[in-house]
Amino acid sequence: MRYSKIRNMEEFAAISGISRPTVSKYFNDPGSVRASTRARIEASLKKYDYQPNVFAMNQNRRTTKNIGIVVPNLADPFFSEIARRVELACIDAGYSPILASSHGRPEMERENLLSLRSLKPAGVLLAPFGRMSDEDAVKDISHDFPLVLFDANIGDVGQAFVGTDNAKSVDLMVEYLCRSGEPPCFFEMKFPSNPNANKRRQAYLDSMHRHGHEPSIFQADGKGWHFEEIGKTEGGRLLSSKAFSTNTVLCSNDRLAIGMLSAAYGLGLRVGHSAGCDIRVAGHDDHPFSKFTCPPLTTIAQDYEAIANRAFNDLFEMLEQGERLSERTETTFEGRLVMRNSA
Amino acid sequence: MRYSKIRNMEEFAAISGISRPTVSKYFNDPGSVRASTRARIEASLKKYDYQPNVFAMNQNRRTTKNIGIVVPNLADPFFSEIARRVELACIDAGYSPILASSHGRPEMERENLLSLRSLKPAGVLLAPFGRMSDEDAVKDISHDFPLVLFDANIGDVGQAFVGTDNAKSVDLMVEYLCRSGEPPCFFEMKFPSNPNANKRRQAYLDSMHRHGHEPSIFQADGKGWHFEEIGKTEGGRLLSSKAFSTNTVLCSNDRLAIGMLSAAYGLGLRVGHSAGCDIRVAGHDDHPFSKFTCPPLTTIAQDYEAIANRAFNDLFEMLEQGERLSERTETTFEGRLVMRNSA
DNA sequence: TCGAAATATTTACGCGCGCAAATTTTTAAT
DNA sequence: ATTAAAAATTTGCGCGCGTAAATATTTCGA
Repeated sequence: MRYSKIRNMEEFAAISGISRPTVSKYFNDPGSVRASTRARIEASLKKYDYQPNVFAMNQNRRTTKNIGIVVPNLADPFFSEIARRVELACIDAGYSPILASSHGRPEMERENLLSLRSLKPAGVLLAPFGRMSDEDAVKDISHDFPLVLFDANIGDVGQAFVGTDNAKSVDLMVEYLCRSGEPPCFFEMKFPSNPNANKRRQAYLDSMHRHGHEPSIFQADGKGWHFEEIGKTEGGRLLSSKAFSTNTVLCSNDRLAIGMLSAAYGLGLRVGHSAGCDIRVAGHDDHPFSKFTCPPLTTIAQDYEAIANRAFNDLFEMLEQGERLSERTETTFEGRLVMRNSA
Repeated sequence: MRYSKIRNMEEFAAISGISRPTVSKYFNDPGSVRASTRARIEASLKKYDYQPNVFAMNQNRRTTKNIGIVVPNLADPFFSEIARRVELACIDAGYSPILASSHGRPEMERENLLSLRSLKPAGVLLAPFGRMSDEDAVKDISHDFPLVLFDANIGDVGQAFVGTDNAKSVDLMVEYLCRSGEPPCFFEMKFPSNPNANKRRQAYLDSMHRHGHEPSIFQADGKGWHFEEIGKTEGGRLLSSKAFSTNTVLCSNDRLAIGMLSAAYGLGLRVGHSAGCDIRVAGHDDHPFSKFTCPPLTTIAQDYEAIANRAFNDLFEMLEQGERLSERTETTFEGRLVMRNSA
């Protein structure tokens, strides 16, 4: 009975010997009907595979079960990984995630938010570009729907933010590097596409001062999301001209570090902390590929799982209560030092 | 006038001095109304930022402007890259792409297809798991909506298939490797998660015979999508036990190759084609990361752009004509040999 | 200038379901 | 067995728009 002739809830209710409003209740919340009726509905559901019309459901409904998830760039494995976990959290809670990538273009973030609006989402989970984001667009969304930011924060927009404590994580890394060798230089992009970069720079400065070392920052030209390319080109330039003031480089993120490792390899430099090595390279994020670089990359692991779950839960609370959080919350998780062979 | 009080098309039509059906026509196809009316509508659209209710639109409509895009795993940069291009092709043509990743789980592909159905898509673009896919689910979709497969083919399901010509691309690589050094061994997974793997193995066998060499295949245990991990572990085992019969390894895909490069590095083996190197490693796909491996990976580049555009166009034709293609088409593009330093 | 063709309007119905109020039935507690 | 509470049913309206047919209006060529 795969191709059932059931055309609508009316018919399905009739053939199941149950009233339509009750069936409607069932689909809105299976737990809201008596166990015996639920059983009858589900039995009949197996015989005739009917499913309600989503558009008809959502049209006249106060709130849908849709949750918008917007990330700046799915081509970046960091976001692909965290988006995956957020998505699964939504599904587990019975919501329909709608994933949208802005493909690295802030104006597309705006478009994504606009078209999300027309889907009347129950709530929105947004990893914004940061100051590249169209703040008005984000505020508009936040005005109409519960909004939780993750990864990157924007002032006081949205009802909650969830991310990583850059200050602590960078300090963790700086402390380790200083303890185990020469103090690190800091390598980043001149015009970073992510606000965490600025926090990490500041954290580096603070941490270096705290440890009594002179900080030394190197900024690569180049814009966009080709971090590895930039890390390779600009990092390679710095390496070959021996511009770094110490033999240790802390990169603002793993993707830059991956590029730099590639450049170092090309220059015949030996990367690592063992005897005979020319340079140490460290990153931040524990990018999915960092285990497989040559040498494997020492980095700070972000707690993907915790961030994703917490972001969803913050949103979920609002959905359950039917109201915004009483005050904006900011949650940051601590990074974890992952020691591999690159530093 | 950001927060307009326009509640529906009725109000918008009234305030614009135009009848509702005409406004409706405009939203369905702006070109279907007289230029002067179009101008009036668009002028009024700027004053009161009204947009029609998507659910009400789609509910009573024969076909929506939604296009479902389903890929097996967005965490794999190959799919993230090709999905991105498909998505953009849809947007450019005025459709609303709805991207869903099956996160490496075939049963989730089935769920994705099921929930897609409820969105009444105009058509579906599917990169299937292959024989891991629930063929019935795919056929069901294809029964109700125009369906184009890409990357991986399934028998005669759907109205079109678009992918890469594995036979040619592998032959290209084998020919190059034989010409420039020892003939390649073939390294792959015992239970590949993608049907292209089988075609590549066969292509390797054919090609080796054609060139008069004895083929030699090595299959790694391990399932799932952690290709780099498997490549590193199993590839490393083979390398350290000197199991490969020649000094050249052709990997079934770049992700395996990346793992193997990592293993080789760990073992202190020098990878490349120059004098003093211990082994050559090549891959397939031109994974976004392959430029940055150590050494950079010699591989076959798939024509992402061509595949994505062709897949969309095949679907688009059906949408325009309002009927299925007269007969199923299979389009394959040739891969391009990308010579870097690993082989 | 006139008439046919193109376009716009009016009118009216229906899509499939949410939702609320009033009523009836079932369940569970006394 | 009685009764109150819980759950199901009946009834009926409305959401915002698609769409079709009939009618009115505009446009444009001859």
